[in-house]
Amino acid sequence: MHLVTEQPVTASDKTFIQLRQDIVEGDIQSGSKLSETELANRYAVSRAIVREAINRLENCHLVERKPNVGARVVALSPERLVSLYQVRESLEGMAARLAATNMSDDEIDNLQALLSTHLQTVQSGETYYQEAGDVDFHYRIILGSKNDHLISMLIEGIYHLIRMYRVQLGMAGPRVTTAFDEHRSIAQAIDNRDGELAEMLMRRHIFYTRNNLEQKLLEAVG
Amino acid sequence: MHLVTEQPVTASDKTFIQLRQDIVEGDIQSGSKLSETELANRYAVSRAIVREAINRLENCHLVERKPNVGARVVALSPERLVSLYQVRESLEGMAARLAATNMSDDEIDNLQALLSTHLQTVQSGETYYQEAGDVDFHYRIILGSKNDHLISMLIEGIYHLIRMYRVQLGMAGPRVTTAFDEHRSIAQAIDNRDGELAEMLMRRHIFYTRNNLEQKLLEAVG
DNA sequence: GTCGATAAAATTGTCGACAATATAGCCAAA
DNA sequence: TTTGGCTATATTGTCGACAATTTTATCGAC
Repeated sequence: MHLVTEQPVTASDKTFIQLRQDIVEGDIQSGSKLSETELANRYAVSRAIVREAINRLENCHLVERKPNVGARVVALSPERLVSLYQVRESLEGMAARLAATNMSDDEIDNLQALLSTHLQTVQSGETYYQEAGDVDFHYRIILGSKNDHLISMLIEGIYHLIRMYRVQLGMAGPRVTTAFDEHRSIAQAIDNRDGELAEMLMRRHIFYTRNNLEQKLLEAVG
Repeated sequence: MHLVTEQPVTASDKTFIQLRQDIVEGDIQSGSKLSETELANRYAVSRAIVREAINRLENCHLVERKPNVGARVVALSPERLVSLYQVRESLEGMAARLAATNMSDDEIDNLQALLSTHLQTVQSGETYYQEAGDVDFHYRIILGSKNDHLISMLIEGIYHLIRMYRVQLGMAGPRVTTAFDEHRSIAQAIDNRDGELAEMLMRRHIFYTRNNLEQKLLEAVG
């Protein structure tokens, strides 16, 4: 049981995924310019491939493009973080509410099982949970909403930008344990088919996360 | 005072906008296949331009593309309408709430003025209001939220798909007058800086609209 | 007549070259 | 020294041709 793997079939797919990873993980610095020729050399593909990849990244809000000028990796800023997390709070809150209705019993069992393994990981002090585990939890609830547009907007739309903030600001410290408890409450509300509560808990959870990230960002930037 | 005009600078922009319009207005039938070569001839541009336009349309959820197979215009269905409007209700509800806080006094005055002209148009029995007028009203509130991500997701993301349902199903009948009253209530709540009420009224307004469209869609399809 | 394999046609994916635009550097005039 | 415009350079936008893949058509076996 793991993250959904998007299967790259075309060269453009592979480049898109690679480039996205390099941006999210900070190998390509936030705010830097994306030269089509340079990237074409770097990934050993034609410029057309790179162009298409960049276009797709624009929809994920990971790069910004100006006609006849070029594309830049987005800059992380407190203002953008807030506006992003406002949207996230609304959409994932909705996802949690819908998931409480639309997830199958099996899916909920699997969600609970996932949390059990997370508990062990947290207790063992591993770092796994910080990124992949959290993403996986949210991922499943989003998919559990069974709302295609919602799923698309979150996963293809803003999820990797959210990851970018998390990865580049780091998610360590006491927040990890707290977040795990919040996850468990949310899962329990879904298990009880209590959509309203699930939404409220999810919104609150995301709000806390935002405050945590915002603080780190302010420390980092000044 | 009218809709924000996106300024097309490149040939790709123009083709994108033209193709989008042809899809939204039904000149290219919903569900039909988009042949790159055919469209290249039709719009007198190269295939590369058409490809880029189609890629952009995919992000608006107006076409679906399969690797090595091609792109099709999305099919309108009651299920998709519901999932789309669920998202819309959440996002535009949020927009209304934020707009109540973030719109300037001048912007609110302009919004009220817009409604006055709409009133005249409705009373005179013109059809103007059905499409452009309504879009313009929502448009301004979305922009009034001042949340860049929200604005982008709504306007570049799903707005033209919403328009597609409205245009192709038609928005006539008694709903027009009712909707106008709902618009006025929303504007008043924003004027009073009452974000919670604005959100609630907006959500309800969109919910009504959805029911109206769903009914028409069921009549049309069977 | 149906089914499966094979070959032909059509469509999408990819590439390198050229055109158009923006950027950087240079020179001259104030 | 600074400013303005011009030239040279670099980067993006666009195109047509070729490669890879899918779809359609053809044919033979059962």
